Amino acid sequence: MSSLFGRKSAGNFSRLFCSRRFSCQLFVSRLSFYTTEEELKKAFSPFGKITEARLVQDYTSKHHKGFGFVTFESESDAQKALQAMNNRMIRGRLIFVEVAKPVTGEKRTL
DNA sequence: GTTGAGCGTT
Repeated sequence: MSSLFGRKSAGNFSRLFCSRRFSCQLFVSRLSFYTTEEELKKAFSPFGKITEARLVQDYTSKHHKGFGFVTFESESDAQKALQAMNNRMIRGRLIFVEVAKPVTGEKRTL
């Protein structure tokens, strides 16, 4: 008997997906002041699918504070990029990568 | 061409 469900699925979803937007976020600090979001995203792109990349800066003075956040689509890729890009050199400066802490005040619905 | 530990957002 031929199994109708015995075939391999082309779109394999074996990777872990994070919940909406409160996970898979990486905290990137000690960035060079000349580093942009595209450089950050471009540096973390080969490690996984990035859904969001932001550099924290003042919305009035336009001066960045030197750190940012990178959101990955899969949690496994986020931690893989963490270990891969931690203490890495960008723009001639060493950067720190850590797991971002959850946003306070936002609803965390699973 | 602007400072240096850090967990943030119009």
